[in-house]
Amino acid sequence: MPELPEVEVTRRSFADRIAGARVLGVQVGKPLRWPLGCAPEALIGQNVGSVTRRGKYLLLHLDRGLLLLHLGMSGSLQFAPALAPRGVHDHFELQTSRGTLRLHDPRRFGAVVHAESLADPRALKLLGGLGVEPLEVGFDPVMFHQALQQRRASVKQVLLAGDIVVGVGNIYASEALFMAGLRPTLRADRISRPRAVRLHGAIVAVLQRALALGGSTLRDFSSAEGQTGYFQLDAMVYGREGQACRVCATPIRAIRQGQRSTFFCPQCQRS
DNA sequence: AGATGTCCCTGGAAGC
DNA sequence: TGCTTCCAGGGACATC
Repeated sequence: MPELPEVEVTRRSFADRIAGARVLGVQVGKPLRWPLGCAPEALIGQNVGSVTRRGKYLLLHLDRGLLLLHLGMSGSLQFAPALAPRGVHDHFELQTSRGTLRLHDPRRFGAVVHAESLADPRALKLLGGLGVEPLEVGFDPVMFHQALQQRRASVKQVLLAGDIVVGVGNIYASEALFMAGLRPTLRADRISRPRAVRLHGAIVAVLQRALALGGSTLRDFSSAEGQTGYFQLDAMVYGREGQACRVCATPIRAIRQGQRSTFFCPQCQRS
């Protein structure tokens, strides 16, 4: 499922190619998570500028306003001069002078939302509560520790909440906690500063590594060019219940936290 | 206000 | 074989 690395890989795969394109047509399939928020025809004739990312949202900057794209858990984007005819799971399509951008999303947890600007209430609702970007300088170890001190929920759930740091989804939360040697059930406010610093480093390292490898293909991820990622070859704990820990050979355990599966090594993650 | 539970959706796997 | 049930998960929202 697309987490920050996958979304960033997707962005990089088409941002330069779509920049400067003019919107020629819009096709809409079944409803996605939220309504588009404008008439599809209102987008026609506008030019696409830059494509940026905030957390797991892609921001397509247009002449007037922007499109917020979210891939949900099963979404992927394609961008090519010519695409095959739309399939049953292709729910949004932006036809431009440089090619067609298409959202393929079988489970329809994804979204395409139009906002007039970043100050638009619709944009603020989606982006306003997001935490800092983990791969930017604003993600500071000491501030991270201070933020964790304010929270009594388990560290895994605090990471997933995304209001301290964005982009860490279910896969990379388990992986980062393994790398940091921390038990996922540990209360966030009980994490010492050295451990918080370690977790900070682990989050950055896990995300950067996944990004360098082209994202995860644990489900059905591929970039807008159709390239698949390789992170799955690398997972230390995610999806490995009962298998031997790659470090100490102890069987990996699976638990549920907040309706989500969590994987950890009971030996390597003792604190 | 922070923590927790619910819901949205479909395809694939598991169970009977 | 063919049905039903369960599960995956991001994140807004409701509830405590």
